Amino acid sequence: MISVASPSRQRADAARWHTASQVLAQVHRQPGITRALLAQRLQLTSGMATEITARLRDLRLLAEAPAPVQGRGRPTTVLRPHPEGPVVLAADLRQEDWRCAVAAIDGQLHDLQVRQHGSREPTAVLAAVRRGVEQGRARYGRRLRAVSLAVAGTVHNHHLVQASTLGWGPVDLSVVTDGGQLPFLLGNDATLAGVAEARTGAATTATTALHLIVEVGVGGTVTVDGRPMTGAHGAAGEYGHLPFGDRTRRCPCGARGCWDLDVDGRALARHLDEPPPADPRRYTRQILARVNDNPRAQQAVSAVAAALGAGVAGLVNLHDPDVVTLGGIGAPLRSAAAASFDTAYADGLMAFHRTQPPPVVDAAHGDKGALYGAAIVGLDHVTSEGALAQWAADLRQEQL
Amino acid sequence: MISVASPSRQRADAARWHTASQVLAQVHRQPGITRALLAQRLQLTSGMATEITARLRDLRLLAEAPAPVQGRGRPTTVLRPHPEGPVVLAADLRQEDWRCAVAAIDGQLHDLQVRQHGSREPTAVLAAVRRGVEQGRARYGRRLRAVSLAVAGTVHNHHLVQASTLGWGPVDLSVVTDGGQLPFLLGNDATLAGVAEARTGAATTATTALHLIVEVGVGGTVTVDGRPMTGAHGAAGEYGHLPFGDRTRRCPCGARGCWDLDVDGRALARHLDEPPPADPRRYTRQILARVNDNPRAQQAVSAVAAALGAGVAGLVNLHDPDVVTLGGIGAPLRSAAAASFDTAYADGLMAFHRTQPPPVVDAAHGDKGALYGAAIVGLDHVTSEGALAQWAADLRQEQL
DNA sequence: CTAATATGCTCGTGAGGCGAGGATAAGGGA
DNA sequence: TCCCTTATCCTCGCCTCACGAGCATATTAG
Repeated sequence: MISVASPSRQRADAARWHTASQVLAQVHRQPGITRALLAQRLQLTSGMATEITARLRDLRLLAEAPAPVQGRGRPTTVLRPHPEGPVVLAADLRQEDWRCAVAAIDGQLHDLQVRQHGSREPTAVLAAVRRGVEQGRARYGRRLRAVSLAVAGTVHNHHLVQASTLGWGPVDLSVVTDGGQLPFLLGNDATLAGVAEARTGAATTATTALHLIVEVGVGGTVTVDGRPMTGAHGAAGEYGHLPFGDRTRRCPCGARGCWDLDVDGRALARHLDEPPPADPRRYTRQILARVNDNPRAQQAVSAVAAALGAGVAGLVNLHDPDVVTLGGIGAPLRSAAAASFDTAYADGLMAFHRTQPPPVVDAAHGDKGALYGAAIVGLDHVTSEGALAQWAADLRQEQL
Repeated sequence: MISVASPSRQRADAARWHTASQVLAQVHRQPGITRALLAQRLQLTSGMATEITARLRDLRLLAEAPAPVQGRGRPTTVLRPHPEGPVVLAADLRQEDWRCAVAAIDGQLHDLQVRQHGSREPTAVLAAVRRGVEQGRARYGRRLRAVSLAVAGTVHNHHLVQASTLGWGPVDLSVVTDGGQLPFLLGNDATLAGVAEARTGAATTATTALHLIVEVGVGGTVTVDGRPMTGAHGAAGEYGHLPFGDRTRRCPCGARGCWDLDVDGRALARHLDEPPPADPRRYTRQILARVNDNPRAQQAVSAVAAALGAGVAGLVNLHDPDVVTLGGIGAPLRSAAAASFDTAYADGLMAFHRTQPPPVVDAAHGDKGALYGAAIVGLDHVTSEGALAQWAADLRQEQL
């Protein structure tokens, strides 16, 4: 008999999974959290904690292990992912390589693989990623509940519309999911790196955080309570295409005066009267390496750091974040010309921000930020109320 | 005996008021909604609808009236604010006047008053507003549950830090609440106008909306599902202080190259080689009035409209909104030089946005947007779960 | 006047959270 | 070694509240 999804039934289901979802979110936020601490956090009575953990254990979502003793009193247990529990596959499609990993509900990455592109053709790259997904599916079977992909390009309505560093135009990336059975989540790499910083990185204490990442151009995101502002079609965060720069310069994106053109390797080359570099990132690192014994390089780096600082200040005026995290070559760029950056930053702030300007700190996740972020978003999906209900239903069916 | 707020009790209370809060939010969103439609929307069974409306009637939160018949079937009722229900006082502190009104939970404004400033001194203005609050308190007594104030200045940590159009520095505005008994909500006027557009204005269908208002400078906000991005300290939305302009110009805010300086009356005066106007808004309207028979005015307006369009394009790149709403003199400014605006807008968009650029529409609420927004925010507070519990407790005490 | 339609109301049922009380597992001190 | 203290876990009866079936009610269409 088919059970019709009546209004009331839906509500009851939602209520049933709500606490479970919250518990798993806590386990994700703080891997190795004890059951007692969890009960405090969520204001559960000990009876409820017993009931919920038992339920989640039966559902193969959590496992318990004795916690290391830390004083008097009955020892508690630590909550860990169940060895047969759900996992997500996270992948990050970058210019120079791609990487994938599997994450259980505590957010730890396993089976991390970094692979060079054989060819940069979309079909070849996507076939390789798809093989990675198929490997994950072979190894984890039904435990694999979602594929979450970070991509170094602009995402619009769940499609990649442009990845200039890869030289790609519009591409349907969902082909990596092996027949479309698995939920597929797609995000911009800078956005996802910002999520990772906000949730497990350098901005965990912030409610509103701004993450900016300089690679070829500038990307980033604002997160509020760990959730990114993705805009109407998921394309928000194109900070590099704010017209902070010279309006006479046209950007490859089609617009004019983009900030992008002032803060990456292309800008450095312009200041040094050199032709635009083929690989702006490597070029930037080369210039940064010789800053100390080359005054012209120092000057160029200072100019770029100042452009970065001034833009960051404008964005602080705009978003009023608790903290700004800098990723990619943004961090070394700032370090190499800290005074220029700081001056431009302070000078661009509205007066009332200057007494306590938001700190600008280096990102904590390095070049794995997007991968961590993809895992986080994937796990958010898997631990959502609806997906938990689905997991439970699948488990029941499997056990018949 | 004092009842200790145990974890369990808190959870039960929260659950009890959750549905009530949702119902009131629907009544607010769509005044005059019928009980039957509401039950559909919230997926309530008719039994639950009966129970909830009865409860809210007893709590003096809702009243029911026969609905106009619209076909077969038993007629339903429309849900209206209870004649003895809670209200909020909304006020808007502007450069040239201040206004206040009272709103019941359907969001309709009553007792709207517009008053000129006698003096612009903070103490005088705030005393006048405070008298308005006292009048509201005298008239509505305990029904008055919150005061929500919009102010044409920068708000930081619930304080006004600067209101350059009023010539004010840091001022504690909470003195208007008559002893601090009433909850006091403070917001930037452009932010609140954006909330009003998103909830009841020209952006009701959008999930992500960008509202920009040009008066003296540019303010605005991004709203997601009707909630504004306020930042860590409530100071977000200072769009005018993004460095879209000439870096050699210093802005009164302390920063350089602010967009502000390119899109208001000061910019028009600069283009016309006239001194900065004392009242940039009136000046702008004067210029706009003579656009048709004055080529130089037309040229200046075109330049300013282009600066506006280019900036809007950058912000669309950044935020990826469904729609952009223009308030203040932004709307007539665009109309007066539509071609310039459109060209600059299209030219500043990233290529993939150009196939379906977000529409730029005039704001629906005119110069009452901030007042409506303040009312909305106040009502959101009053219909929050905690405030409803408080209202019920007060009512019980009153009836003893 | 009757059938059709749409909505409101009553009430028995049941799931699940609540909390008190007791059980359990450690450390600390005499 | 024993017992007390501390901290946590578990059991179980209670009770609230949403659910939904069934019926009542109020209107229109024909």
